[in-house]
Formats: sequence, C-alpha cells, structure tokens
Amino acid sequence: MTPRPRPALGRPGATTHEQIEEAAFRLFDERGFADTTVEAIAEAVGVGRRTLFRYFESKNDIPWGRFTDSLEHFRAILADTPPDLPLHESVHRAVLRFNDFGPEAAAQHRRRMGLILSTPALQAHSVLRYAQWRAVIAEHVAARLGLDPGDLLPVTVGHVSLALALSAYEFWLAHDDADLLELIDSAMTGLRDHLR
Amino acid sequence: MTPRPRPALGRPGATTHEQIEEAAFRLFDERGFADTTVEAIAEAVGVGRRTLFRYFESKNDIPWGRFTDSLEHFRAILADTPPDLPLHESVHRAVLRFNDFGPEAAAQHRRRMGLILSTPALQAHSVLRYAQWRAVIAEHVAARLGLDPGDLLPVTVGHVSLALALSAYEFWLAHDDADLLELIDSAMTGLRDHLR
DNA sequence: CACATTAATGACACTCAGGGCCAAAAGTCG
DNA sequence: CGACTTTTGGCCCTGAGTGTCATTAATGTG
Repeated sequence: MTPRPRPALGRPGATTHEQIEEAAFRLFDERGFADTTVEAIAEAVGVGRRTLFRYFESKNDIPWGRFTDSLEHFRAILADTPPDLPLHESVHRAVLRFNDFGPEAAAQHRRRMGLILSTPALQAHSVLRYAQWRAVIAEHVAARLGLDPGDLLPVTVGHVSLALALSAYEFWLAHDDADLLELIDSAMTGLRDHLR
Repeated sequence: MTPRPRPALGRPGATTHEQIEEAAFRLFDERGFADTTVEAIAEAVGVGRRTLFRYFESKNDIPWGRFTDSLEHFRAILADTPPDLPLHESVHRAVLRFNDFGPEAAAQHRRRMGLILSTPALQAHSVLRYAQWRAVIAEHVAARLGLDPGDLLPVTVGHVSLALALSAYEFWLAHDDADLLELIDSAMTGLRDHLR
C-alpha cells in the first residue's frame, strides 16, 4: 500500500514485496501452494532463500501481501464514520467500504482470496490476520459505547462482522457472477431476518 | 469418546490417544506448546516418534483430542431438536447443549481451550476444526429450510453461531468466575440488541 | 507346537519451513 | 578514497511431517 520510503543509506534491497508476490502467485497457479517451495520462489525472484524470509515472515504470509498496512486504512474508515448513525449501521458500512475494491483491483483481489480460502494451510494462517481485523472493530465499538475492547459486546461485534464477511466471500468465490458487496449486505439482512 | 472396538487381530497398539494427550498436556504445561517437541512427547509416552504421528495427524491435533467424534454428537443434538421451535432458537439451544460439559469435565475442557486459544499455532489450526463444526450447522439449517448447504443463509448461520461461541469462550477464559453457557446466551442477546 | 496371517511398531532417511549467525557486497557521505 | 550503514546470501541447525520397510506381537489353523 504505502511505498514506505527507505533511507537511501546502506545496500539497496534486491527485490520488493510486490515482485515476490508476483513470482509466488505465478508458481502457485502452476504447481499449487503446497508444491511450491520457498526455494523455488526465491529462485524465480533471483534472490536467496534467506532473503525472502526478510520480506515475508513465512510462506503463508506471501498471499496476504501488505495486509497490516490495510488495517490502518480500515481504522481510518471506521473513525471517519458519521457518529449520528446507529453503531451497527456504521460498522456495517465500514465493512462494506473496506471491501470495496475498484473493478480493476477486484480481479487480483479475487485471485488472492480464492487462493487463501481454498488452501487449508492459508485458511488456518488467516485467523491471525482476522484477529487483528476484529480487534480494530472491537476497539471502535468499545470506544463508542464506553466499554473495554475485551468486553463481550465489542468482541462479539468483531466476530460477527467477520462471520458475515467470510460468508459473503465464500459464496462470492463460488459464483463468478456474484457481487461481493451485495453479498455482504445480503448476509446481514439474512441474519436479521433469521433472528426474529 | 467412542471406545472404538479394534479387531483383536495383529499386534496391539503400544498406546492410546488418551495416554498421549495426558503426557502432552503435562509437557505443554511445563515448557509451553512451542518448546515441546514431538520427540519429547513420544519419549514421555514411551513410544517412537513415528508411531505418535499415526495416532495424531500433527502436533497441532493433539490438544483437540477426538474432536471428530464429538461432531457426530453435535449432529445428533441438532437432529434431536424439536421441529416446532423457530430455527434460530433451535440452533442456539443446540450450541448451548454442545458446550454443556458437566462440572467435572469443565476443568479439563477449560484447560484444553485455554491452551488452544492462547497458542497462535493452535488458534490457526483450529479453523479447520471450526469449519467442520460450521458445516454441521449449515447442513441442518439447509435441511430445515429446503436450501443447499452452500447457500448464503446456511453458511452465514454457521459462521455467526461460531462467532458467538468464540466470543463467549474468549471472555470465559479471561474470567475465572464466568459461566460459559450464560456467556453464549449473553452474546446472543447482545447481538440481537445491537442489531436493532 | 509350528506356521501362516494380520496389523502395529519403530528405525532410517528424506524434504521443507524457519531462524541464528556472520562475512561479504553495495550503496551514501565526508 | 575511506568510514559508515544496511542488506544480502551462504552455512548450518532444529523440528515437523512422510515414505519405506524390516521387525514384533498378537490371533487362528492344522
């Protein structure tokens, strides 16, 4: 996301996150995630195996790209929310905005999420990312209600928001013609109807 | 859960799932999950490392014990549900019954879940277990509504049920005096209030 | 009792992820 | 050029997980 300006001191990096991501996705497409070794990715990038682990903490982190950066974005979206809106509505809209990629970025996003949600190892790893995402919501809810982020309601809203998003994603990835934002919306209204 | 009667043919097993679980939990308590090698567990049990991997697919699977067996139990609970109850109520009650361990088993259950939810590697791995659990709910919801288990609503109900349960578990584990079932209930009513 | 049958054990060897360590490389600045 | 800074990448180690296979320990049959 952020180009992250490095001080022009010392030896320049041999590659970038984007380059690694690209090479990795190409190999994942060809041989599948499990059958692609980190060594193969490093070789494709033209860099040492050891170096690759300085760009990404683990092989599982590669498909997520710079997710941590996008959490800041999410935090900003939530903060930007009009305070007169009901809390549930403001959280819901924030989730929608967060998942609103343009039509161009949508293809790459679909590829990324398709890989993650169809690969057990990546699905497992993603929880750690989801936890950070949920924490952003919990903090916001807690702040607006004057509660602790660890209290039951903020935590619950975080979990449920994720639940709705994941439900939408799963359906979206299974149906080429589906619209992600509409699905998140449908999941929400579906839940409300279900609960009465 | 089930004693699973083995044909009394061939060489008898050198250990049991329960024995391994016991030894493993003792070591996890002493040194922590990450610092306990599979080899150490095998040695504690008095069995070869290779053999241990025939009882549990991975180190991560050990804390879960015989979870797959308990899924059958969950399926039975859901099937047992009175059909005149509103669907959301019947799912909710099933979740409660599933998590109703007696006062004796509660201690061991807390230990198990405490380990899982406080260890990143186990948290990650648990998604795969949760997915099976969610599928049981989705199937039930789909059957009652005449939908496909992959449709949006069944999937959503599965995800949201898990969301509520996990919220309750997190709070439960952080507060010694809390009651798990009450918390699941509170999470549910909290969500309903939140959504209006 | 000897012997086939069955099924589990455990040793060995291998792959791969991940991380500690450190000398060498490749820039910038004075 | 020489001092300084930062990244690289090679080496080597640990530990999880898997394939293979000879060995072991049980049962059942003649």
